[in-house]
Amino acid sequence: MKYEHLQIEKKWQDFWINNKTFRTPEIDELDKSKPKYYVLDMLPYPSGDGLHVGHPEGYTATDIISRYKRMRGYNVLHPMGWDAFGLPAEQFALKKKINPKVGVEECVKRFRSQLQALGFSYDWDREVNTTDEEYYKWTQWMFLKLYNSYFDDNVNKAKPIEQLEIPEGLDETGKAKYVDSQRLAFISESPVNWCPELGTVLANEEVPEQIEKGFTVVRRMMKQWKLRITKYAQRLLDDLEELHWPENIKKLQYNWIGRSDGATVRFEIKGSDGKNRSIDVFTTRPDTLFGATYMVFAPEHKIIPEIVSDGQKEAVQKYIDEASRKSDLERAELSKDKTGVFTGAHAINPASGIEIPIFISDYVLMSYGTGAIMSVPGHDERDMEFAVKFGLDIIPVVTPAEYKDVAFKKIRTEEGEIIISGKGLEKMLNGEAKEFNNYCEEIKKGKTSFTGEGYSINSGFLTGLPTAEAKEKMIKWLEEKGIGKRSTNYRLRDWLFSRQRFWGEPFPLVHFEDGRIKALKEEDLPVRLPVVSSYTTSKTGESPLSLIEDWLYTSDKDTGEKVKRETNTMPQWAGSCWYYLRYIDPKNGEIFCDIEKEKYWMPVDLYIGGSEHAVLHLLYARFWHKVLFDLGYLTTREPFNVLFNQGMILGEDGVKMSKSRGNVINPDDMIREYGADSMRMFEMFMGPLEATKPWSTEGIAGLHRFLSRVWRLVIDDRTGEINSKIVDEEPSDEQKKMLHTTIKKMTRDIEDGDMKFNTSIAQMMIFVNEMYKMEKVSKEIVEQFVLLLSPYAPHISEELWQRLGNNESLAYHKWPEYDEALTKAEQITVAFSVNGKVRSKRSVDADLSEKDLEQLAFDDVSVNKHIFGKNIVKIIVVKNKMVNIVVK
RNA sequence: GCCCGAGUGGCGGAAUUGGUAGACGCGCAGGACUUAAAAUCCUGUUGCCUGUAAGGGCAGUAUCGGUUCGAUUCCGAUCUCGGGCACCA
Repeated sequence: MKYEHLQIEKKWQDFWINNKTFRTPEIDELDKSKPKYYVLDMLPYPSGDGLHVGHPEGYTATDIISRYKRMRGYNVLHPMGWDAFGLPAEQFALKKKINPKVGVEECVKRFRSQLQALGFSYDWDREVNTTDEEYYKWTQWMFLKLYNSYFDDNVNKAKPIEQLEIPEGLDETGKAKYVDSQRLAFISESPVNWCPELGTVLANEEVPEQIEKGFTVVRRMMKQWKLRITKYAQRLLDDLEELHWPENIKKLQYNWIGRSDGATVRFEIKGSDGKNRSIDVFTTRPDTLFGATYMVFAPEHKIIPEIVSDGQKEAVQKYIDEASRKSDLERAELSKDKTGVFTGAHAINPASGIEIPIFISDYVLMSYGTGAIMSVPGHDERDMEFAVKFGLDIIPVVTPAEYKDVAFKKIRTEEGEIIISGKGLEKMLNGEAKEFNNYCEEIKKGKTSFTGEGYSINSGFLTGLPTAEAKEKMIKWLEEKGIGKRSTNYRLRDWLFSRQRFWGEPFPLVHFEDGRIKALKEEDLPVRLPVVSSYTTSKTGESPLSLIEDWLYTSDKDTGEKVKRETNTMPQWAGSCWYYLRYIDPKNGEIFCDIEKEKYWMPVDLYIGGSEHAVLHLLYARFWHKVLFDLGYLTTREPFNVLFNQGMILGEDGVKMSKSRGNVINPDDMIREYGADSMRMFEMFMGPLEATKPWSTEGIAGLHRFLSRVWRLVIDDRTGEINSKIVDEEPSDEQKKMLHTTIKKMTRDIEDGDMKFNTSIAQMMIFVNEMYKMEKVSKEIVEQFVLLLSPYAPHISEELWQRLGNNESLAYHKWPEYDEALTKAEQITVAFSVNGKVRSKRSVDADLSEKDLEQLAFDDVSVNKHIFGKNIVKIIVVKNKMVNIVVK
């Protein structure tokens, strides 16, 4: 009987499902003496196109690890589920005029059967779907937790809102307002990325993707729900340290959070009305304060109307109007050419005391820092560009270290040591400081700006100090004078959490007619989506839910008042923020996850997925996890201990797979033709898991050939019986050595965590090639090999295991152990080289002494040829490796 | 512009982290089996030069330079490609 992959794979897939082979027992049934291992895949979005070849890559890797860990005696949790809310399902539904639920159900069915056809060892009893009411009930519950919590800056953690201390002297509305301003989930009028074609706002993170798809994104002010992730910026940064994640992903998150250290500085403003005002700015270079020659405010800054002079009113208003129409993208695209308008107002530089003009310009962002900056054109490229365009003063206040000796001088006087710089020094040096003077001239003329660190010049009490010290001294000075302080800023913004879509989790909130908002109680959950056969978009920017009046209006449970439901829905990220917790306790009706179970299984020991989630999903999930931890629902601070990113699989032409290119490979075809085992093996054999690599259909055929060779090694093709060369005898030394070498290589490859399964497969191929050369092969050896193969190609392994006379599934059979002594070769090839060039090789006994090796090298004919008539300078002998003779 | 990552045969990739470059697979070439083909099995396969042959020589891991007895591996500079961020003060 030939290797019939279709038949064999179906047989074992049915077996595993019917016997619930991979069911992970409930916590009380578990053997707690065994270690636990939680292997997680990033849950897929079940798209209409079905699985693509990229999915099985990561899933095969986690499946290999899961199967290996089971054989190693671990309690393994390896679940799968569906992230099914979101745009694609919704748009499909709108086009087909159906409820998205219908489409999703079909996609899930297809995905599930495709995954089962690959023989993945998921515990299907724990399957979750983010769009199930019983699931999103808890997503809503978590939103309520966020809504009903605040962040206590003193202890740096979230607390229930009841514990919030409310400032005295507020009336009821004032109190309510204050509480609302502290919630982790809050509503705010803010500029959003509005996409007219999709009829929704997008998170900053989602913008590039939609623009790539050809949609337009513009800025628009809207009332939006946000989550206060910025409060967690520092903890998200700090805890990154302890995670075993790829360095590049850590770096990506690090940059995304974007911590900047510096100071806030208060500037007094001389408004045209003569009133006293002041404004804070943030700077990372307080040491350059003496060089601040003008200020720039973001066009959206609230103070502008107060300070603008009558003469400039019109021009300023015009500029503000124009800026408000531009999207962030347009603002960035037009960045090459700086624009701006003088407000007519001035501020006082607190260090130099000089009066400086205030401008507005859209290169200053309202959403970062205080929305206003001090401009130091000499030492910031953007400020320089602006200063040149508007003819503003430029003062060099930092010199590169190379001019240190001529930029300032310490002079002893009767009063002690003083430092001089600037004009006086120039004269004193009498032309000696030519290069330094050139540098200053270049800056003053606006030809260049120096943004690096160096030494302060022209800076009063800072002059002569290196940048780091100057920063410190300035901060101290500001704090003493009470006009500034040390401060930190993050690039991370609060998470825009609402979408004007139908297909998402409804917010558990209602609005009263007077504008009050009320959060529902836990027992009111879930707030179900309306059951409609189809629906349309509103075109106004509101969610389609706003048109479904039966659903929209309801009455308040307590007062019976007529209320309107919140019509926004949550973004797709919401459901995937906590799914890994639901797997642990998927049927629990009391709580999203029992804390005892969480304590046992968390954190995730291995998490594999694509790097496209490096900053979004992985940051959001960490944030939610920390909130739940703070509120006492979890025992772990971080969810994912080890993370690994699989690389992308490109088309056979080496380019990203896409329908338009026609280079998409359908996994179904591959499984039919070559089998799931071949598919799994090939995807692991292509190269290291993290590498981006092109698909090769000839390659998968090669792996099918290998599995056929394995099959024929054990089974006689014609009779279907065990091959006559498999004998029930003690294995030969040669066979033992091959087997133990293979066990060693494969065990190490898995244990080291590098996910380089390609070399393990190569080792299996070497093993099989060797066995083919032998006339007889011990059955014991073959059985051990089948166990080694089983995590990679489980179907053929189970089949061969059974045919070799084993009644039980090998899924929980002990992983083979290796004997180090048996992996050692008796004969080793050593190289003899002269001056580093290999001249000869020779097989010698292993562990031969260095002296003997040296002697053998000198006996060698080729070596002699190359050292003849030369002086021997040095001899290097490396045991079991080589001898190098250095001659002159 | 800034931050990551990577450059090794015709192709995917190995190389115990400073010690025999090219494991394993694909492709290709040759042979065996076959009436023939497929399948299968075996052999060869970095390039150039040289030899009838066994063999021998030279070059070679993006480029240039350095450290070293010895460098794909370490250091410096450059180039190319991929990914991320992008007026964040």
